[in-house]
Amino acid sequence: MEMEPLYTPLGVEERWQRAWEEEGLFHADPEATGETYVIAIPPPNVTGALHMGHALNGTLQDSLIRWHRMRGFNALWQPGYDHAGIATQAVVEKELRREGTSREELGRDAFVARVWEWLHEYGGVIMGQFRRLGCSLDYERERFTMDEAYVRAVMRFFVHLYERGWLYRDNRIINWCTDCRTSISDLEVEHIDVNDALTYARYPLADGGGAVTIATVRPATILADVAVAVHPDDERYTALIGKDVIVPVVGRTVPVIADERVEPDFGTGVLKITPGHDPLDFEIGRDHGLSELTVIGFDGRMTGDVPEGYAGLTEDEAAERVVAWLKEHDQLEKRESYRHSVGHCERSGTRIQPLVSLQWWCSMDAMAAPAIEAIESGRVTFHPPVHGRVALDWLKVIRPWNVSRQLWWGHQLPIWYCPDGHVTCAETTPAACAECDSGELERDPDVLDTWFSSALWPFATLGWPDDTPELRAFYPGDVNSTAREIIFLWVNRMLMAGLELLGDIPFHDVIIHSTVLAPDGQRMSKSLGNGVNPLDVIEQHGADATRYGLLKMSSVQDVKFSYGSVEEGRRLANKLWNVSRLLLTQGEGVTPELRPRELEERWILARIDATRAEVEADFESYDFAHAVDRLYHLTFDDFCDWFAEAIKPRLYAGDEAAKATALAALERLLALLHPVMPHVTEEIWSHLPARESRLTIAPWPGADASFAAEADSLVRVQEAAERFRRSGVSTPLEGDEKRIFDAVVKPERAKGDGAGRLEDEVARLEGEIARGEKMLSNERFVANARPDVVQAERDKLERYRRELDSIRN
RNA sequence: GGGCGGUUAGCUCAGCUGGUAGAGCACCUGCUUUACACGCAGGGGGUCGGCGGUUCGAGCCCGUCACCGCCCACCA
Repeated sequence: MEMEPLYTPLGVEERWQRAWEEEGLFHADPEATGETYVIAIPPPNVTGALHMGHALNGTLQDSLIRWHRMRGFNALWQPGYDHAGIATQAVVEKELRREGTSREELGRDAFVARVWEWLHEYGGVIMGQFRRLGCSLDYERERFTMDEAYVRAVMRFFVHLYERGWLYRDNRIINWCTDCRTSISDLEVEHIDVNDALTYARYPLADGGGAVTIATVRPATILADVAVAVHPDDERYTALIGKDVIVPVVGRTVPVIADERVEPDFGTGVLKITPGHDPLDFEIGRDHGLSELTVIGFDGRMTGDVPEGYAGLTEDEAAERVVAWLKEHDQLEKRESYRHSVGHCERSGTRIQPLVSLQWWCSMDAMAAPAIEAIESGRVTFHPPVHGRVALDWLKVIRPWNVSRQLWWGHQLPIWYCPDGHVTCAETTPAACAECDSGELERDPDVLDTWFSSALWPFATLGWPDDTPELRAFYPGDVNSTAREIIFLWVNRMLMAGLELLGDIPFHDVIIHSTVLAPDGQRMSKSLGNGVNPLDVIEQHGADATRYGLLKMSSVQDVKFSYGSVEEGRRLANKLWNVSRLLLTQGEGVTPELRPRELEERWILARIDATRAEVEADFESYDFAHAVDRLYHLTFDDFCDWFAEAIKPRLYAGDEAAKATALAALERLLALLHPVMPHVTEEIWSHLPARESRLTIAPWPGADASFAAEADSLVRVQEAAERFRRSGVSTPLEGDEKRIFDAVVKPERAKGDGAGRLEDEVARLEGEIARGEKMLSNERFVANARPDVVQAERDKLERYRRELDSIRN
């Protein structure tokens, strides 16, 4: 046998990854028999590389897929990529900048061609990294959200929504990122605490009767003020309502209005109203019919109708100038430091510039209703459930979705305008305006939010809107496993899109996996340099160990990345490897076959079956950490330390039945471990005699209750061994029990010094007895505790007394 | 500002419907002639974040406080 004592995953793993794929074992055939089991992978960013979150989620999904495949399901794990509009465009633009040019210089068509070029060269590496992790994705079915067929699906979705009347164009305030040069949705805005200055400025009353003081953190926007507002019940200011004030710097006369959204307790209780540059002001402005002045442009610089010297300044420069003006005119009451939460673009980190802009919006209420029903009825279940409640809360107060982005990379809106301003929405380029028949059509330059196309992922990958065998066979799917931060962005929208377009939920279970933090407990980040690259971990410890470790540390909450867990997985792989060496070497030429004759054989088969049932329950409830923990202890404690030790004498004596049974038991153990550690188990499997087929497609061990009664049959021997090792006291054993005891317990391995051991044991038992007696002499305990609990105490006390007697005699 | 989660051995974490606190690592002790020293056996180590309550009995239930983290949010 060419198996080395130290298992080295490197090489072995890559070999099996290639073999499985070449043999087509991951390919799901829509015509195949068997119940389907479908997971669509959260499509990674096409420019991205494997990070720890991908690795955890990949492992978790692969374990489920492999488990179901072994159980005979027609299992499809759908791979593919997301075009990730902003991120991808940013990467290529950065490259252009390095070359001293820009996308504007290139022009739209050339730029898009350039992005494709870039992707062909550098993009799409992550599926190869998922292969390295051992993921059994159906790689032949790789899809990309920019595939021609997928684009058709996106166009169909848009036209569908347009025809429903849910898509509309409106000039509203949006989150503008001056760095990405596009609007972004509320969900892509991250609120971060920043230190600002709160500026108190006096606005003189137009009638000369004094002034009101407002507080603002953005003095530059004073130039766009169109009103000043107070709370209608704020008695300090009721007399002012309806009067006019004069806006500093620009000298504009604006009214004092009353609105309940003004917070009397903040600042002075007077709010300046700038509908063009603040979301709340925008709402108030619309309700009061105020004009929406703009003084900050899409580049973040002062623009439009501003006083001499302001045009072209940054907002901060303009703010300084405004404050200087206030000071000079004695209208600056004070400035104080102020810490508050401000929206930032989560991608670029730039402070969001709220701007009024003409954008496409999608009204979501009608689509949200069925999704709400699906979650409330339990047809869709979140794991852990808390995320379902959060998802529900969001759906119930859903707001219109700004779907247009001012980018070039993505799905261009299927919207055309004619010179008369008519709008035509069509899946393909129309010949003429739908309303006036004009042939001079101009397409809307904007592209769709990336998440607009992601919403279709579970069925556009299967060929929708065409009626394909894949769509018929594999929709609806079963599970979606996702990071917490994209529940709203992605999961909820898939639910809504699936229900709207196909009338059914895309999956019935949503797993929200842990966030993997750096070992120091902070988020992994490039700037902190505390990231752990899963590929490095795989190179060092193997994919199986990495998978085991990730599942072991997975939890319902955030987890710190733990090398210890990976190490544990590595030791498990090595242990399995070595016990297999023993059995394969001893069992050379023997066909694996269950011929259990002895106690320990019936016992290990019972233990394997019991663990099978527990692991199944763990997988069913997506409790991966407990599943791998059970497998670890089954392998180390039960299989290696007890079973293998117990049968050794019989193996060495050439007992054929023992060898055949041990190999058959090993087969079952390998099968149970395979979903978690596919490589080492497949490798060992291939060494089994006359092995033609792959473990990957071998059947999952069926329930086998034939030895269930034996599950506890070794307990007496184990207790005797523990007692002997601890105290040196032998328990009288006979027959099988004595044989196993002698095989497993080596007297020379017992603890040293006999007298000391006995004294310790006596003290321990006396302590236990004292505790038991005290408890049982408590009348209230005996009267109130559950009878079985009281009885258990009595039994234990009895046992301790017997053991103490046997030592003393 | 609202909501959610966490705080258990030196480290990373389990602890089910309340019934004598567990695992892995690390540490200590003892064990190599034929699976594995990446091993086997044993051991030390915890007032379960603080305080109060319910209960015969609380890591677990209730209240409160303190940190840590996450999500949501239009107090300028």
